Amino acid sequence: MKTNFKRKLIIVDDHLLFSQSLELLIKSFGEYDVIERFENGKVFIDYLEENNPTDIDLILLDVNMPVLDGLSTMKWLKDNRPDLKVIALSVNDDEEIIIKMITNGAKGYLLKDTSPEIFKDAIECVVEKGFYFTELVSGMLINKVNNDNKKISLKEKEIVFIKHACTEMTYKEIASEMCLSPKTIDGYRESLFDKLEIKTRIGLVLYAIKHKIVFV
Amino acid sequence: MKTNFKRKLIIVDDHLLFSQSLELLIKSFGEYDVIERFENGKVFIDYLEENNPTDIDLILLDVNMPVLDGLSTMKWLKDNRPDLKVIALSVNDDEEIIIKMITNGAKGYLLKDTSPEIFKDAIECVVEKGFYFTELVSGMLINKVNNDNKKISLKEKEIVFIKHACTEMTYKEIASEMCLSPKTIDGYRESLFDKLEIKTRIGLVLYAIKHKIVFV
DNA sequence: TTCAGCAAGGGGAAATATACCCTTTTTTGT
DNA sequence: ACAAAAAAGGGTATATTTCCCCTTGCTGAA
Repeated sequence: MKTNFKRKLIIVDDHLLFSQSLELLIKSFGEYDVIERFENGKVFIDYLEENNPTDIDLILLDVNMPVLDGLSTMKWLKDNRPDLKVIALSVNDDEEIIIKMITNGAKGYLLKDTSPEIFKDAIECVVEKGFYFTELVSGMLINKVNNDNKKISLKEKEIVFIKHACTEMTYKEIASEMCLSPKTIDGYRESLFDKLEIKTRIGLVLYAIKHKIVFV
Repeated sequence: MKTNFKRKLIIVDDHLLFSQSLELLIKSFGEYDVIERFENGKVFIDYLEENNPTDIDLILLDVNMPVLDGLSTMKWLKDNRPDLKVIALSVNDDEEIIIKMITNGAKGYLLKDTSPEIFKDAIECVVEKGFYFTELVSGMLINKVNNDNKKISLKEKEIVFIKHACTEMTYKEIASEMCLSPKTIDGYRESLFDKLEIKTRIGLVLYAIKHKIVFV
């Protein structure tokens, strides 16, 4: 007669092999039930909107998913269901994305190479105390607040220009493509070189790829 | 009294959460036992060399791992234990790596978003019939043999030059870095532009990143 | 053995493209 | 109405791209 007191979990992950396996692992802990699984943020949000469930104890949210990814899902949750507790799961330790998930309300961020023991701790901790941050994550948070003053923000036109700069077009061609004078383009270029502390178009391309402005 | 006839599997994957969960899933199929789990190719090979096991029915090998990755492990197996059957598991469908895993002896290649049902089929199929290829993989094999004639091969010097070209150095600087005349560098550049069908240094950078000659 | 052929390394020169600096006009927000 | 951006222009110095030619050394076939 103890089954009614199990915590209710939801898994959102496109790797079916993983999510279905993880369900078994979580159930083996004995204290949790996986009540639903979804393969991307879209179908998960659809479910939330249709059913408006109020008895969910924890969401395990994958970061890299097709259709609607973890970050977009997290942003939606922040606006629409801030009551739901989320632990983000991911294979990558990219600082940018970790910070964004946390600032959008994730209560924890675990890498998929975490041991099951720590995983169990994290689930318990978030359900009971409300959050769980590994050293990796807290380190990044500290690093972030220290460097936050020198943040770089790019305007929409600049982004468009950068994308074109990552092709074999000349600046002249880019100018006509964007319906601007080559001199304006030159202005964009110069201000970006300045902002991003680079000296050549090659540097711009490398920056764009590193910061996922363009994809290769 | 049926436990002795279960097939013996080994999982090699650095994502502990995944491998431990997957073990539960596989056991739930009823016909298989996961006799060992390893978190990278190195410790797996160490185990093989020490124990020389002969009763392994199947290896589930992750492609992206630290220390020694799936491809290197596969190459070792091809040379040292070609009797072992391997299904490669990965999140990415990069043609290059799939082809290499297959040509190095993997009997199957599954993406981690495969459904557990197909996964079960694949395991059975490889254990019984010796191989299992999804449409994705066979499509790539066909595509490969068709395009194999127009393969591009780069010389060592060219690779070095490309790596330098993916920095903010000028060609002159690259020349002095490589202890060659700027004119020789210019020759490399021109022949590469020709071979790779590109027209600018930007194109070279994009090519290099796409083909993993440099990393960002 | 000799010689054609080819690849690697280097050269001249001209046409474009990039990068930098500084000024002027146009638009915009308040 | 006015200051701040955004857009555009002038001028100049390098860097890059393109084309065509030269040497040297090696290799394979006659």
